[in-house]
Amino acid sequence: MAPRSIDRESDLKSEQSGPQTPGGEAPRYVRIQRILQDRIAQGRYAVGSLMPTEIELSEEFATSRFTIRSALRNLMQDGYVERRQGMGTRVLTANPTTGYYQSFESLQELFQIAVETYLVVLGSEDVVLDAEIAKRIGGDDGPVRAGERWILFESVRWTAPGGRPLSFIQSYVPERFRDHTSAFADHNGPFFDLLETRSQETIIEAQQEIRAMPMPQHVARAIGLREGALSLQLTRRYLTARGILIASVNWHPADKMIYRTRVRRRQSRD
Amino acid sequence: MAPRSIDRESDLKSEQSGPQTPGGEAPRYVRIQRILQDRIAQGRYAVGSLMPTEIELSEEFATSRFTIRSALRNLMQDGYVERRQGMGTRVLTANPTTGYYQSFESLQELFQIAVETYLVVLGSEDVVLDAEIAKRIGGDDGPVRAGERWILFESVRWTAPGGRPLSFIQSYVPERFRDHTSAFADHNGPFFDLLETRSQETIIEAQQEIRAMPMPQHVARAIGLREGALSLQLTRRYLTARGILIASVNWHPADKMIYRTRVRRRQSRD
DNA sequence: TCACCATATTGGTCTGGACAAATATTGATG
DNA sequence: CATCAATATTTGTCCAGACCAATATGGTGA
Repeated sequence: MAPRSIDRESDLKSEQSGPQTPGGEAPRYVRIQRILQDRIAQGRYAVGSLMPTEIELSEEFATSRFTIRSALRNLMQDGYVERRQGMGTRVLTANPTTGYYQSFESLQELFQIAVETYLVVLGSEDVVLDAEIAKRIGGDDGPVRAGERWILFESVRWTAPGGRPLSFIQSYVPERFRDHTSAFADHNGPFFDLLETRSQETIIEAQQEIRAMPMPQHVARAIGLREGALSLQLTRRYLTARGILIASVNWHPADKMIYRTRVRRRQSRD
Repeated sequence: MAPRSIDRESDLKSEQSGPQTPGGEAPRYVRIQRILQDRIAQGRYAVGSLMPTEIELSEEFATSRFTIRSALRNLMQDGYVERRQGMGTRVLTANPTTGYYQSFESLQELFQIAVETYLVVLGSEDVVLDAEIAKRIGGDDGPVRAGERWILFESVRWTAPGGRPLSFIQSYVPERFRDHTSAFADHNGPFFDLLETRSQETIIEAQQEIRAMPMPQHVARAIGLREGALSLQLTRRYLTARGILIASVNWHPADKMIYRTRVRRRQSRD
């Protein structure tokens, strides 16, 4: 059996008193958890080594195995240690990555696609990709090659029927989804949503690129702006296990669009 | 006390056998957890209502309170229920958010701040915020008011000493951190990092806004472009428990900057 | 030497019980 | 009717003990 850090000194005042005297502060398993955490931080329990066993710890802290297990369970959930039956409790790291995260219920939420808007499909055509468009659709190292045939939809999103134009959208769909595109004309929500449902392929990843650029002529004309007007361009790719489900390029008038992100530190539970 | 869903039917084969017969499959608390999960999904335990108490469940499943608690703890960790001492176990949702997520080790990673670049501080001055700047710094409903005094740093980030300019940066720092700003001039990394370390305040949230806009004259001049050149403007706010740690506004030449995001679907644990 | 098996170790599951602490309910009181 | 105190309810913490399942170890035999 692998060597094990042995430690018998007691950091916890023994508190001769009855079973659950809280000592005025945190419960016992929390205090023990903190002590163990400190020992890991100070290197007393080296990263990669095995910690004392539950029995040893319960003897050291003069407590039950139950209480030690509660402390160790929290350490495990916080990413400090790994526990394996028959093997023991191994120290993984002294600085568990808390990090930051951003999470969403849906991709609509992520991409801040307003639901209360109206989509008008201008038309669609088959296109053969040139090198630039292929790169735009597939990303820098994507699987999309120049010369492939894709279906291009162009549409405009409005605040309301007869309201203000919000954005111009080009959507590129692989040929294998041709049968599913008939529903695009009547659809108001984002196409990726419709396509994910109808194709039965689950989106596992989404990518987005944001650029500032002047609006090309035919884009500007479609939403009633002059050529070269300032725009925020959002390129999005939706990937399934089988490849790209759909890619879109959105132009927003610069003065009407702000893209917002908010991330929080992952809670570290103590 | 609030009404409580009562349920006495047993879904678990009673397995007369000894204490820990695993029955060939998952441990008992896992099977009970799944049953409870199903009941929530089927609406038998309505969202918003209280589940049966631990005692009731332990009677129904003919098991100990310990086992029920293990099952309920998992349900809580998965976001199905909320538990409060003295109140009970309340059903939160039947569809805990699987959703999408994006996570980072550090905020540098999130904001794609290149490490291999060089920062030159042009200067700093005390400023009294006007309404527009206050809103820019604090956000739409932020705690920052016009008339407050902040410290403004202006700097330029370069590819290399004597290389190409990458971006122009304005950093707004609250007056209470004045003592820590002396180190800004010699610092090459992002200021929020330095400030977080020195001020001992932990960043709990970061916000970012992306706009496309023409470059103001003095910004353009600082990085050698003509006034009105297209730029991608990134406004970032770093928040601690005590308020805003630092806010910055970054201007990037439009043709040199693409902001990329990638998110993955969250793995669903079961 | 290598493969295999018995054995010890160690965390995983579970019982049954006890008291503490937080919350809700009820009843008394003004 | 409103307020406060007493009481009941419910989850939180903790104990002592038991057996199970997974892993590591050491010895045995081919």
